[in-house]
Amino acid sequence: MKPRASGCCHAHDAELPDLTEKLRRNSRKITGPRQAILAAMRNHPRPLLIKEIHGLLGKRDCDLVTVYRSIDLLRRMGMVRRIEFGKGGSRYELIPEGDSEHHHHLVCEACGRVLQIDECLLLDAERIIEKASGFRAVTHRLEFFGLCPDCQG
Amino acid sequence: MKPRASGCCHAHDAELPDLTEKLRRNSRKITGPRQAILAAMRNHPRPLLIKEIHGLLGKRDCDLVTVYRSIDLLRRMGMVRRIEFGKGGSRYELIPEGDSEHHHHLVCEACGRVLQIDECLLLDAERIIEKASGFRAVTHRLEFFGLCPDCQG
DNA sequence: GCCTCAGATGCAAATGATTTGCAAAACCAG
DNA sequence: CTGGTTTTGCAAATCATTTGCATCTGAGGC
Ligand SMILES: [Mn+2]
Ligand SMILES: [Mn+2]
Ligand SMILES: [Zn+2]
Ligand SMILES: [Zn+2]
Repeated sequence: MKPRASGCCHAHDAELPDLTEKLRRNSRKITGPRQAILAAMRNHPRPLLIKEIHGLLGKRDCDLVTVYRSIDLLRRMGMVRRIEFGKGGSRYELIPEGDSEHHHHLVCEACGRVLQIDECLLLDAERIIEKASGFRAVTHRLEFFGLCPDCQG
Repeated sequence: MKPRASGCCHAHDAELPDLTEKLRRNSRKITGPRQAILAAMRNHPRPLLIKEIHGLLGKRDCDLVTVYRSIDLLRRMGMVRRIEFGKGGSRYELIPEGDSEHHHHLVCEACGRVLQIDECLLLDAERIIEKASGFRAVTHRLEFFGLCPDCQG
């Protein structure tokens, strides 16, 4: 379990979701806003607020509502995942192509810095909970919070 | 790790937070709405939405805004904790008197049923993450989601 | 019991995040 | 190119939560 700067490992383009192909396959259109949003998320690999994504776009690239709609489409197509830090709206991050793993985050409650925690200890827990409760398709949502070195004291 | 119906164990009154005393100690007033809210939460021991709490009160017991303000006071006084299921607003549940443990929940994504999971496997994880990241005062937020027996198939 | 006033409440309105309606604009298959 | 479908922008609606303010009330003190 080694936390690391969120998204510090720049995935190759090949590992990133192929917008064009996926859109075509669903008879959706390849548009400027969608490309710009994906590009912005590639360049800022950490969970971003809709407002932040919009801010990263050349202000006049597209409307805030279009960011909402595009992110939702990307999410339904499995290219983006939604993350909740519990304050100030949902956040979204890219899902690397062919990524079957998930990860968690360690968020500084003072400055908002985010580290990524790759190892998940809860897959066993999910199976155990399924057996004990009779639930199926059990998943989990887990985030860690604390004070980063710069924000202590 | 044995999930169980959320709040199925009715704590004795003695184990529940003592509103009167705690309010007095902070020079806050013992009012009808506050007593009614606490009573409603006692009778429905699971994470409730503000709207649900308000609904449980005799409609004209108090204003929705008062529920917000009262719950926030109770939370700041350590009698109530906030829980996020990620949809439709924050939820709140009573903290039994002298309770130093926390627990997690298993939520049915179809019907909303909630089981409580008493064991937490992440306290060690917090310590390990602190050592590995340099963060301090690390806490976590964890919920499980799935389909309860009645909602499968 | 009555006074007094900090603390509480109701109601209206403000905020902030997200969604929806709709007409105009952009894609792209043919 | 053209036509028809998908997208987008803009305004307005929704939802959850907060804030402002005038009015009300619980509870200590007389
Ligand atoms: Mn991440
Ligand atoms: Mn609970
Ligand atoms: Zn996990
Ligand atoms: Zn825990």
